[in-house]
Amino acid sequence: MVTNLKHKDALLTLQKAGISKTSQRLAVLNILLKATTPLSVNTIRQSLGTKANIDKVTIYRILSLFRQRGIIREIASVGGANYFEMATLENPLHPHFSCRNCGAFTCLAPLPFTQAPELILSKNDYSIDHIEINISGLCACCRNSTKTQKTMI
Amino acid sequence: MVTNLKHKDALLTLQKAGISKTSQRLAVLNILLKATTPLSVNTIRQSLGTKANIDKVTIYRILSLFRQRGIIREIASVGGANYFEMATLENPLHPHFSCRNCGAFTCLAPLPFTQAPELILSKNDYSIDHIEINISGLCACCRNSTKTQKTMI
DNA sequence: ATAATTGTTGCAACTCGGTTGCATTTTTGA
DNA sequence: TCAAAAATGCAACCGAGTTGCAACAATTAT
Ligand SMILES: [Mn+2]
Ligand SMILES: [Mn+2]
Ligand SMILES: [Zn+2]
Ligand SMILES: [Zn+2]
Repeated sequence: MVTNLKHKDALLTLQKAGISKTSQRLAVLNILLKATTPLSVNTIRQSLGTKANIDKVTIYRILSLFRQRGIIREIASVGGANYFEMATLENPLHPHFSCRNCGAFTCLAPLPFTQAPELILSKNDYSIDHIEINISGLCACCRNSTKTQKTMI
Repeated sequence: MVTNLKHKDALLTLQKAGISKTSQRLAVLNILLKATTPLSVNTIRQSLGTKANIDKVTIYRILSLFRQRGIIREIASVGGANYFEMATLENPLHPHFSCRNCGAFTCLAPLPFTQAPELILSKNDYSIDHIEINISGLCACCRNSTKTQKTMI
């Protein structure tokens, strides 16, 4: 869903977030920028290929940093692996569809909640067996103890 | 959110699903029946305690069977562990809140989509940093190949 | 009643996603 | 250019979940 993005966007993203630019971070960011679906770490590693042989620990650390700075979103899956996608203004928060059979993740159009029922019913090319709505953040009892980490919806 | 449930409900649930009753399945089911939040496998194991020492593999197999038969729902989390809750008529599909700090899962009230924005804004005892809406099922290409497994929303 | 079959459990070993500690390399900034 | 700080790579580790197989329990056939 992220379109019309050029190579220079990766550098801009990093320096706007106040993150030092390294070849590894730029490589990972470029893959996320041109992706049209959320990516797992394994997919990112495969996309990097042998040309840029980045250690998996480095990838996890980069993704963790990007998520903390609000550059990317992290999406959970019942399969255990997490998925990542850009969290830009052009790519606002939206539902996802994951196939029970092949595990493929696809992005659904962002929509106001009031339009949700119609969208779900109109998606007759999917067979829906589970709708998951998870809201995460800080609960009341934890809110007072931790005063760090800004909200990044 | 499951209330007014007695010991006999576990047996009824099993025989209604056409599943043979064993002491292990009844023990796991009773824990899920009296739970007020989604439970992880570890929490279930701790609840079972030493009185009914069930192997973790057995618990996973029981939960997998229950999910296939539509007895329980499975909820993904970014932490890696999955959570389980009853999927009864009295406990319809609903959003969940998971705390970024302590990881606690709580059930939110089931609601039509049109009421979602108000609910989220009214929940000022939580600090929301992520709303996740995941729809899972079969994609178009997989729908034709696999004709098994009924829908269990 | 007994034997054969089927289904369920337990144990061990394993896979896979992700993390931690530490030494080495790279980036930054004076 | 050079030192301090940050980032990477490697190895070893951890936790969630799975697989294979033997032991056990419950059904069914003889
Ligand atoms: Mn998406
Ligand atoms: Mn719930
Ligand atoms: Zn598919
Ligand atoms: Zn909390």
